[in-house]
Amino acid sequence: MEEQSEAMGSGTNGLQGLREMTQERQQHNAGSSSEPETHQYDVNKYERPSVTVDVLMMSLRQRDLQILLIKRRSWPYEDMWAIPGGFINMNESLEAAAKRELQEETGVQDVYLEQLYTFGDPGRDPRTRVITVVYFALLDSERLQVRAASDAADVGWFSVYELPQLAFDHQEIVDYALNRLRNKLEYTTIAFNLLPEQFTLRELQRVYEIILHKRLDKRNFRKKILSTNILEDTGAKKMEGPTVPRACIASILPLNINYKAILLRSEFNGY
Amino acid sequence: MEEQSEAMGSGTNGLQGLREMTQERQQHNAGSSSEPETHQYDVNKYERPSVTVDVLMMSLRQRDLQILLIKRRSWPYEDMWAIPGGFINMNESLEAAAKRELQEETGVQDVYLEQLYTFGDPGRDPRTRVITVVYFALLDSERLQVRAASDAADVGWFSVYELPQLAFDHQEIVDYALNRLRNKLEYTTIAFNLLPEQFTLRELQRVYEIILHKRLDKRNFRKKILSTNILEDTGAKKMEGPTVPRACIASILPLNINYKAILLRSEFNGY
DNA sequence: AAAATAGTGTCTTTAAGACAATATCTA
DNA sequence: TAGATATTGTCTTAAAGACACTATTTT
Repeated sequence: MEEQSEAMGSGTNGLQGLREMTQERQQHNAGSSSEPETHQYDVNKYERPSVTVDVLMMSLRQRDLQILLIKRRSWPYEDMWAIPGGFINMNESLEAAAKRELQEETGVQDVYLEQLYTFGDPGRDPRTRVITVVYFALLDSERLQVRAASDAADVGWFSVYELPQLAFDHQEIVDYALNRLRNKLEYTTIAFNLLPEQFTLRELQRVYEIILHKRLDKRNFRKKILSTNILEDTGAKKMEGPTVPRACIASILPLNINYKAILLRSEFNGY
Repeated sequence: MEEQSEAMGSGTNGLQGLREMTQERQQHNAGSSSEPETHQYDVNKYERPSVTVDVLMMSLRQRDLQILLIKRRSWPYEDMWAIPGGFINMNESLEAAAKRELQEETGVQDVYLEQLYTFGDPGRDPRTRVITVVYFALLDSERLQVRAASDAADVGWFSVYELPQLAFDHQEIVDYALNRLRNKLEYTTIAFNLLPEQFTLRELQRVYEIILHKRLDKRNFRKKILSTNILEDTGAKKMEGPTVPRACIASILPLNINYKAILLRSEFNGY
C-alpha cells in the first residue's frame, strides 16, 4: 500500500471535482457550513468521502517504544512525518487492508493487530474528505531486527516520547494509541506481543516500564505476573551481564531464566 | 437522517462519478480479488466505498435494556429490523452525523455518545461496499418517555436479550456494544447516563443488574458505589412501594432516598 | 397481619504496594 | 574484587465477595 502522500498523489487533482456536499437535506448542518453556497448543489450530492486505513506500527527498539513513520513527499504537510496508510480496496476488509499495509512496510506477518479508532473530521486532510480507520500493530523486536536494515531515508522509527511534528491529526492518533496500549497493559497480556517467544521476566518488566513510562518494583512485578500462571519456565539461560554497555540489546547476551508465555488471553478487542 | 435503505436510495448512482482514488501503483491487490477479472479493472479502480454512521441507541425500558430499531422497507433484508444510520455528509464530523441521527430518531440531545467500532467487511451490504462507523448512545429513560409515544410502526424498541433477526451484520454490532457497555460498567460511571438526574441506589443497582444480566448483592453494591464519593444525597423521598405490581416503573412511585451524581468521571472514551 | 421492599455490618479472601538484603556473574 | 544484575519474602492496606436480620410501608 502506498503512503498517503503518494496515494493521494493525483494530488491537487483531488481538490477539484470534490466540491460536492450532499446539501439537499442539509438543514441540520446549521452551524457548520460557513462556505459560499454556490453550485454546491448537484455536484456534491453524491459524493463519497475517501476511506483510508492507517497502521500505527509499534515496537520496542533501543529500550524505547518506537513507531514507524513515513516522510511525506508532497503537499500537504510536505516533508513531514506521517503514519503509514493507504486507500482501502473495494474488495478487502479493513483488517486485510491493515495487514497489507503492515506487510508492505515491514514485511512481517502474523503480528498483533487491533482496530484503534476511526478519525474523520472534515478538514483533517486539506485535499478532500478523508476518513481513516486506524489500526495499531505490535511487532516483536526480534523478528523486526531482520528487516530493520532496509530502512530507506523516508521511512524511520521514532520514539513515541520524542516525535517530530506529525502531519494531519496524526499526533492525536499516536496519543490515542498510547492510551489504549497503556490501559490494555493492565488487564490483558498484550505486552507479550512486543517480545520474542522466549524472554526473561526482567525483559517483560522493561516492556511495562517503557510503555507506562515509570519504574516498577521488581518483586511486586514478578509476583503479579507469576500469579497469573500464564508463563512457562523454559530451561534456564543466564543474566544480561554486568558491565554491559547501556545500548546493548538484551537478546544478544546470555539471558537469565527464560519464561515463555503459554496462554495468551489477549484475544480481547477494544472494549 | 434517513434509514439506510432510503439513504442508499441515490443508490446505484453513487457508484459513478466517484472515480478518483489515485490507484496508480495498486499492484497490491493480489490475493484478495478472487472474482472474475473481466472489466473489474477499470470499474473498481477508482471506486470509493460508501460510508455510513450507525447509532445504536440504548435505554432502560420496562426494567429491560432495549435498543431502537428500524424496520427496513426494501431490499436487501426487506422487512427486517436494523440499527438506524445513514450516510455521512461531506462536511460533518462522524460524531456530528451520529448526533444528527440521534436527533432525528429520538429528538433528544446531549446524551452520552461514544464511537464503538467500524465495520467494513466487503459483502456486509449486498448493494455495494459500505463501511459503517458505529456509535452507541445511552438515553435516560425519563427524557425518552416523552417521545416514546410517537413510535411509528416501523420504529421500535427491543430488548437486547430478545432481538428479532437483524439485517446486515447488525447482530454482531449489538453484541459488540453490549460487551463494551458491560466492561465500561466496571470502571467508569457510564451507567448514570441511563438514569435521570436523581435516582435511588436501588435503581442504580437495577441498571447494573439488567446490563450485567445477573443479581448483585445489595450491601456490597451500596458499599462500592458510596465508597467512590461520586454521589450526593439529595433530600429523602421514599420507597418503591411494597405490594406494587411487577410491571410498574419505579419512577412513577414515591422513591426512597435519592442520590444524585455529582462527579461523572465517565469522560473516558473507548480504550 | 401479610407481603414487599429498604437499610445496615462483619468476616474472609485476594490483590496491590512499600520495602532491603544476599547471591551471582563478568571484566 | 568491583560493578552490575538476579533473586527472594513480609507486612500493610484496600477492595471484593459472602452472608442475615430488622424496620418500614401499603393494602
